[in-house]
Amino acid sequence: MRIGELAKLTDTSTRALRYYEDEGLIVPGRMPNGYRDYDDYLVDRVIQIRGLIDTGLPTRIIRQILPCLDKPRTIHFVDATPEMLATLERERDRMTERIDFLARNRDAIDEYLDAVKALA
DNA sequence: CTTCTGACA
DNA sequence: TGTCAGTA
Repeated sequence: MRIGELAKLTDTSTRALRYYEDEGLIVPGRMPNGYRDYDDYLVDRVIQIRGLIDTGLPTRIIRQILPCLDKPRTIHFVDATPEMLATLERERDRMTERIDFLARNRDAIDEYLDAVKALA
């Protein structure tokens, strides 16, 4: 599929899609007319990349750990270097911190909402 | 009409 | 990241 369709399917701008390519996160093919050609499996991959970015992960890290996340059950355990495991653990912990941070703000908003509703 | 690359009053 | 230009 062309970039426009993938953009719609993943709710991503074509600008971002080309950016991900520059960062080495995805590798689309090329059609005879020069247009980028994306395989269907890239829909899920782009969605996952967006999730990782929302998490706050820099594209450099995503590029490094994406192959592991692709198929955790296959031969990737073999080439799992200690450095890789270290970054994965570090990023997992950062995610946990972020989740806690988000949870606090959610609770604060929740309390505010309850207070307002109590008056109304 | 859609996409491409490069660039930023 | 948006967006405009000038093409293919």
